[in-house]
Amino acid sequence: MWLRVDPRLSVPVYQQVVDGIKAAIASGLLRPGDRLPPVRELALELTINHNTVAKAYQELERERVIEVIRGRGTFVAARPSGRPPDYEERVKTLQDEMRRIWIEAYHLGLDADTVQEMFRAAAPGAKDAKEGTGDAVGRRGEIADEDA
Amino acid sequence: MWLRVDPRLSVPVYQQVVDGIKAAIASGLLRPGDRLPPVRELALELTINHNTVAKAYQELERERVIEVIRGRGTFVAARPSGRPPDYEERVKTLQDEMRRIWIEAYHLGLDADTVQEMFRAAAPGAKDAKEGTGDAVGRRGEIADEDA
DNA sequence: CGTTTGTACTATGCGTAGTGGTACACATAG
DNA sequence: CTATGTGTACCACTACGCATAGTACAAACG
Repeated sequence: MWLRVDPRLSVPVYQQVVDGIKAAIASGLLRPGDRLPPVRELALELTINHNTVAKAYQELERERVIEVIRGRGTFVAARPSGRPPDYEERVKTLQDEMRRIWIEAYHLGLDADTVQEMFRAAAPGAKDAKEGTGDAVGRRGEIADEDA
Repeated sequence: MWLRVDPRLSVPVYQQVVDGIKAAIASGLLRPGDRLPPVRELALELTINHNTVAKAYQELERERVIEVIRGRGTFVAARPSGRPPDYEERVKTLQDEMRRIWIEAYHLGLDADTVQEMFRAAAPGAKDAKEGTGDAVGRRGEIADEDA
């Protein structure tokens, strides 16, 4: 299974589901149009409550990451479709988290270049190549899968 | 005041205090040996409970960021003194957060180069110059002028 | 001694996360 | 039409963390 959750972690289980699915999409494991497991089925596999899965799906739908069709199922949405809701806010949050990382790195005594390198290495592409011209984050390789 | 907290935010107040003080140190606003306000005094200024401030101070002491002397006060510790406790764990957490940022950036439709640039801009040094050889994060020379 | 400081403790309120169970609304297939 | 599969909406309940409030204790210092 491409998803695992751990109730002992401090991050909420439903958030782990959200993050996991987003990661699977960003890495190309899930592609636009792919169908996600039904809430009850996924709940069974993860040994959590179906309400928890539902909460995750609702958050993902709110972020336009998936599309939900009542009675049919949930599907991976067709790409970062335009500007998701709260775009500005989320970018700001991203910047805040970046600053927080730098501060944390400082208190760990990490070298600035090391931090930069760590960040590059954390990218979904996960390669040392530079090549970085203009294509979207993740899935550098077979990026030509716009809609499905 | 170099510290503000907002109880409406989802991040806990005591954590905001921790982060704020760490930021103040990383930016050079607070320097090793500087004395922090007494718990009750800071609690008054921030309009929070003294227990909350105490919790923040305890966390900061656990991370070797400050030093506490009963009856005297709390002081900024003398630099990232060697390896703080949970060093390995915290580095791993840092890497997790970096991956999370990349994933979030992907779903916001951000360009990889843009993300890299955002990250560089979020550094405590906050300049566009490169110069970044080998010195620790933040406080390169004199340049620390970030708010907190 | 008394003051200043951090710490410890108890009690209380509050919000969120998670579970468990049930019921409803919609889509599709027979 | 019914039956099934799907997401959704409730409800009740538990557990935990955050924060407050008040009080008391412990260590340092003059």
